[in-house]
Amino acid sequence: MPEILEIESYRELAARTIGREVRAVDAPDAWFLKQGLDAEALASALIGHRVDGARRIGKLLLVDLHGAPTLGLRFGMTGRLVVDGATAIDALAYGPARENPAWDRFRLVLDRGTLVINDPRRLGGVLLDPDESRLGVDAMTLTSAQLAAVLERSDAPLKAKLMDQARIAGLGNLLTDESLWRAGIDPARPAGSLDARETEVLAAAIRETLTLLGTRGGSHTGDLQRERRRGGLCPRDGAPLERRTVGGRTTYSCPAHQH
DNA sequence: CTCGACTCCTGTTAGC
DNA sequence: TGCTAACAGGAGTCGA
Repeated sequence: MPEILEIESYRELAARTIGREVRAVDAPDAWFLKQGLDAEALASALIGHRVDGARRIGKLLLVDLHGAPTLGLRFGMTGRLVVDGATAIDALAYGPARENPAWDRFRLVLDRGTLVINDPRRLGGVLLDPDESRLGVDAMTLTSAQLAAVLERSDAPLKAKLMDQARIAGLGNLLTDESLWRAGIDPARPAGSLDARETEVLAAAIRETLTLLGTRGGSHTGDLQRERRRGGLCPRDGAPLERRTVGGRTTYSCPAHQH
């Protein structure tokens, strides 16, 4: 599913539209428009304005327009960005193999080309002038000091804290499981129970995971991912992986080396 | 404020 | 073979 790595590639794709002017807004799915937005309000806010830039905070893609409110795009679990008919990534874990035009939930018609969100399961959405202050520090620039501040004095499961977008923006279920597996830390540990050394190991594992999986092509390319199924074995030591619900999410971890 | 439970969505897949 | 029910997770809401 789209996590920070996929959204980063969406950002690069969206940057192709810089300098183009919005000519029309096609929002056939009212449910996809969030925070009381409707198609008319969106059209009147955006039409006639040029794209100034494409930014990203965590899993939120921001399209800045000249003289207009910033457009916020969220992709949920199965959303893809399509610019001028091209996608940024070929495969999405848990997503359908092929695209169906019926799943186009939002479309910007530009003076040259189009920007489209295709989302089968409709868990993404479109925002106008989103509150960027609600998102925590971006996972790509997370330092161990920032991680320590997020985790300290919390009894919540470590995994829940790592996935809390208000504290750390960008990590989803797959990247979190992969990072914890690499760090050798149990996802269910109380967040505040990590000592300084473990916090540094985890911060390094998150950095390493983002860098490595970024070059491999996405959040679904982790070593743990291949065994992320019932009966899967730990790629590191061959132990049967444990499957649990932690922080409300299906979680795979290795009881032999994650403590 | 913190935390967990619940809810939304629908294509895919496991199982009868 | 054909059907049903469970499953997947990002994000918002609500109540203790």
